Amino acid sequence: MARYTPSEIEAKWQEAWEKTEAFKALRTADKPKYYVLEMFPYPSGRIHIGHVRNYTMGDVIARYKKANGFNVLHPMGFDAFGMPAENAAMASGGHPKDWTYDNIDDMVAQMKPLGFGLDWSRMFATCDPEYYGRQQALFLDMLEAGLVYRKNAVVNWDPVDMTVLANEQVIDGKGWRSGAEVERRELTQWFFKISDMAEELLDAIDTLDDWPAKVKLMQANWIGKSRGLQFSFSLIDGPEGHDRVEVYTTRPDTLMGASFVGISPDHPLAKQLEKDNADLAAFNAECRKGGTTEEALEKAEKKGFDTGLRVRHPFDTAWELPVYVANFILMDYGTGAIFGCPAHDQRDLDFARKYSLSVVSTYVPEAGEDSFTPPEDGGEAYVPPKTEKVRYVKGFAGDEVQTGNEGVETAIDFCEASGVGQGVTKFRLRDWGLSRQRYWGCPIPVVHCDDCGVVSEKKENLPVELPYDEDGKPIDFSIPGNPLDRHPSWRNTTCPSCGKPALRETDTMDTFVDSSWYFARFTSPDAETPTRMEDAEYWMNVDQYIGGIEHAILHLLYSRFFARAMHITGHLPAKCAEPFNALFTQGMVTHAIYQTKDDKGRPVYHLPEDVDLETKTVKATGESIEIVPSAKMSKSKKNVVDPVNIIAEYGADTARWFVLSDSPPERDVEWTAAGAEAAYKHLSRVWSLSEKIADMVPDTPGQGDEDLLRAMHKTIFEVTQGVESFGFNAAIAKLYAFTNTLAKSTAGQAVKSEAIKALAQLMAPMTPHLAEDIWAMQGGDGLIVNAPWPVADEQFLVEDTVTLPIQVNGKRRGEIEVAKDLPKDEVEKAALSVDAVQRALDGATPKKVIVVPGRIVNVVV
RNA sequence: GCCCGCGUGGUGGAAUGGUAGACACAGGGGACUUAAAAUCCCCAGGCAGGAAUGCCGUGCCGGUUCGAGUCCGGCCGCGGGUACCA
Repeated sequence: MARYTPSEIEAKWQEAWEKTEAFKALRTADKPKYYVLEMFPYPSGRIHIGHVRNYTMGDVIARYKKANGFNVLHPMGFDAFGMPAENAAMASGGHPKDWTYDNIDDMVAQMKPLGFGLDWSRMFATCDPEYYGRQQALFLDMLEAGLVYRKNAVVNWDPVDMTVLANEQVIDGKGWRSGAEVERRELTQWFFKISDMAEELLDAIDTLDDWPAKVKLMQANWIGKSRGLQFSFSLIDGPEGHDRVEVYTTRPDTLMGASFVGISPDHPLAKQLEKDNADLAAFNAECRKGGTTEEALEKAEKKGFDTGLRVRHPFDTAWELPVYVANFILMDYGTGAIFGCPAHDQRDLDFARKYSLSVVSTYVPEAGEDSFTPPEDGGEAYVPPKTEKVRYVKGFAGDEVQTGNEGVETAIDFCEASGVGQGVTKFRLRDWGLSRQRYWGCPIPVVHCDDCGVVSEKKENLPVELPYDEDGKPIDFSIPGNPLDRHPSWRNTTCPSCGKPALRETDTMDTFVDSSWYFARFTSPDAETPTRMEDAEYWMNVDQYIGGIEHAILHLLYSRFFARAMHITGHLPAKCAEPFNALFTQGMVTHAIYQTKDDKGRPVYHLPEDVDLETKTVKATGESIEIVPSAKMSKSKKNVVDPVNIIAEYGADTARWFVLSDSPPERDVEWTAAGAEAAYKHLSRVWSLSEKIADMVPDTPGQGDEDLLRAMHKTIFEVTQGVESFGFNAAIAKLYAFTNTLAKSTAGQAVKSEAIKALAQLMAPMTPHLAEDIWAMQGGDGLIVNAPWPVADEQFLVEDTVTLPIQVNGKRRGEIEVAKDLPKDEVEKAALSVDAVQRALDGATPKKVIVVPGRIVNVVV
């Protein structure tokens, strides 16, 4: 008997697909199009089992849509700029470019054997000059359209290495290499005006019907529209040029509970005051230490400095409040100044208690709750949801009892009417800083000229290419900082406007720029311009986008912005404003960690192949291991599973089948070697089953043809539904069940052959090589990859009888089988006559009998 | 800190507000075999019981409902994001 040998059949069918160009994306008038895209990978050098899962899901959709008569675009590329390439060059010499392209070659070589239905002819990497040159053209068009500008912004500055650090390079406020305390420093940087589109990006979220609700919610919260009051406190004896402090508040209804004014250490007033106040200067300098992340700022201990200045309350000129500089107030949000109301904000309360400031409640729970302790008396800050009704004890506008939202609105109206301030709508979303002081990124194509200022490079001079060498010598990456800064032959150029000597911009672009339009470039990867309209018109939008939840906010929001910007600059049609029609976010692949402890109690990690799971010991030393289940795969914890080994041992179809089975795609999946083994066994079984059926004498009669057909059509229906709804794991469970049914069936040869062909077709998107082999064995027409998707025959789906569970007071006590359309009162009678139900009733008379047709009967006593 | 998720047997997980544990893995029992591997069949949430069956059970506490894994409120734990990781 022959055996299932993936190594042979997988190579064979991949060759057949390649020969027939089965996955080449073609524009033809006779078919609708379908664009399926997985978030492209960073070329780390090794594919990861998580990639296999991501691309397999996309491939299932792509092959399924092809079978349903679509022209499918399913491309692949690489998000190839970024820090790891420079880090590698720093750590072990070499050049980021060589490192990156070598990694891409390696990853393609690892991906090809998986048999993904990709149009490889469209592949590109974002570090290809053909790609980033067009990105530079796009940048210049955006600059011209007023979507780009320069302003100062803070970066993490390492004072020892004299370089800018990424947030992940700041560990506990210190530089990762130098260990020096990081400072926040201001630089002039390039920005995209994404905040101009805040309202539009927020409103359009409602049109994204096929996006996960959680992603839409996260984006809406990130954009953060708020309604508040902007007004000023007049400053008593302020320094020259400062007679008031402008504040923004989303809680003007708490104005009568104000106890202090806080300003950011970067506020103009704070900067003015520190000139004559060494203590304040020291305090501000201390505040400017540490990283720039929101997390670091929020978690830092809340500290303040009393400036000694005082302001007048806008409603009562006799009421004075102290002005503090506080480290938790951001210059970037609002006006960089706030008033603190300790009674209704825990952070302000902590601050007030620390500096002995007054605490005054402006509202209390509507109905006096016994358990309520006002913050004045040592309780927590009272912060109910804004939708909840509260009783204003120090209100000044609107009803005494109203919701927080009503309180805010009436307070704004009152303040506007009395000339105290204006109602203002603000967004949390900040403009997108794209400048990076690094080498391995897309150069920003502008020139700095002493006479002409900042001048765009001419489009015919694009791409502004990254220099590979420096005066004939390899660029030295061992020195911290941006090599472009110290590269005279590259940096010195002539002004495109006046022709005089000038300097190139040495900042490169954030890699999020690269990934914000690659999906559009895939529609015409060889175009001279960023996109070609007729291709974009045909292939856009992406019908199904698949990627990790970690990109829920930034990548997706930036792409939405770019799609709009590309329309404004004439690179995309208007219909592409929202470029991703449907989004699916898949979970991570996790794996157990095997660890021991060293003599100091620190964990030591071991590779899965180095441990014996039977005895739970390290093979080499015999030490017993501790097993930490389900941890995110990470190289440092040595729990990364390399799919290459799995493919070598079991074949691509097994790897594909396993990553789809068991776990719902949106959830994290635990990789276990036993699971892969089981998947392989099952595929072998299906293959053998096909061989047995192929060996049957044609037209051999049997019993149960109708039952098998019934099961087959039901499976076609359920699997189709599963694939449509990303229920791959559920679809696979149905395929298991149908395989069991088919294996046990005594039906005739003709029906069995029909059934195994249907099974192969249903499995084809998941295990395409095995499916082709079975199809060929059963004499199927052509390649299965070109066969139309099977359709379930309705007449086999209807059932005549139905099993109804019977509950008594919500507890299941028995069941009855009845005709599907039996009237309710008959069902009720049948249900009550069941022995177990009578026993459970124990003589009691039912008060009510609830009959849910086709579902359940509940007898209420 | 803030925003968003997730939590079901020994394990992965299934379940339009309607029989909790489908389908698998690991495990136990059996068949085949000189034997093993492979394959096939059966059992299997926990507790009690020979069984029939009963009670308990979807992280914890409470609520809505005839009925809650599912909806609502409050906790606990884990994960993602937090604007220079990609």
